[in-house]
Amino acid sequence: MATNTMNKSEIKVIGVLERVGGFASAQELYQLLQRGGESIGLTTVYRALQSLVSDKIVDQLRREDGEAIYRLCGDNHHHHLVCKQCGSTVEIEGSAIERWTKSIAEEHGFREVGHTAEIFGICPKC
Amino acid sequence: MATNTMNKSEIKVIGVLERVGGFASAQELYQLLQRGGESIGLTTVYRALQSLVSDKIVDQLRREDGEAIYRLCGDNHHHHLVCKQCGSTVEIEGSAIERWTKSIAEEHGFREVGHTAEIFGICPKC
DNA sequence: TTGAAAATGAAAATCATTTTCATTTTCTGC
DNA sequence: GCAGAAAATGAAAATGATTTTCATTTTCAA
Ligand SMILES: [Zn+2]
Ligand SMILES: [Zn+2]
Ligand SMILES: [Zn+2]
Ligand SMILES: [Zn+2]
Repeated sequence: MATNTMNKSEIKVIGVLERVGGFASAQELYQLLQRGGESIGLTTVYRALQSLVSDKIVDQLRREDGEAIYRLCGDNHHHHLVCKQCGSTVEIEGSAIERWTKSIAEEHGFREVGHTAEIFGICPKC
Repeated sequence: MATNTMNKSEIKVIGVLERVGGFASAQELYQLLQRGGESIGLTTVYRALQSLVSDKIVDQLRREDGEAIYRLCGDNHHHHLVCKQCGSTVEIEGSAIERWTKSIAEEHGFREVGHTAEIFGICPKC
């Protein structure tokens, strides 16, 4: 249930995730909190994130390099088109992929479904 | 081009990947090679995998816990539906996503386009 | 044969994440 | 308010995958 209380650290972490408005790693969130003058330890950031993930308030997934990244559930979800040469990025509205995900998952009886999708290539400038 | 030569270690790693027939981590592959009596160091396994990945002979992706896993690139391109609980994996035929990728990329003038897409959730058994 | 280039692997370094543990804060019943 | 229990906190140590260093060995072309 979501009957659990939320402690101070969890509130701070949610706050910074709101400001970020997308994905960020634990280390990044920790830095942002520090810079914002918040007094909070790295360990506590990790613990707050674990707790928020298991309460389904935050989504967790992985960067290419394996680092965990987090975002508030219900942030406006989108994907990216990235240039492998210059790194420039376009945000993609992906309703087609959202439907695809949902239908595949249903077809196989999966629940609590999430997904990742990135497109990469070489941009017109490069 | 794929004109590069392949060294002994890379051949050993390909061999064990063939035997495995699916995904395995670097550490697992190293263990398997050891048990199989092959003399090869962990560092070399990592290096061989890096090289094979960059030559597009091996696919790399991430377990839920962030560990990298590898498998031989099959001729048939597909995606995965993975259970975050038990790790069981379903291979997905993704013509819808292939079209989506292509149309988005064209729309933005990108070339040499690739993509990643994974769906994860909790399987019926779990 | 010989010297340069490539490959190898043990050990050390990195780096995200988790665990430990002693301290501090919050809560509960009186 | 007050004592003691429970929860939260964070510094430091531990963990574990991966990368880097570096000295040694192997390969290969001239
Ligand atoms: Zn570009
Ligand atoms: Zn999506
Ligand atoms: Zn499962
Ligand atoms: Zn595809």
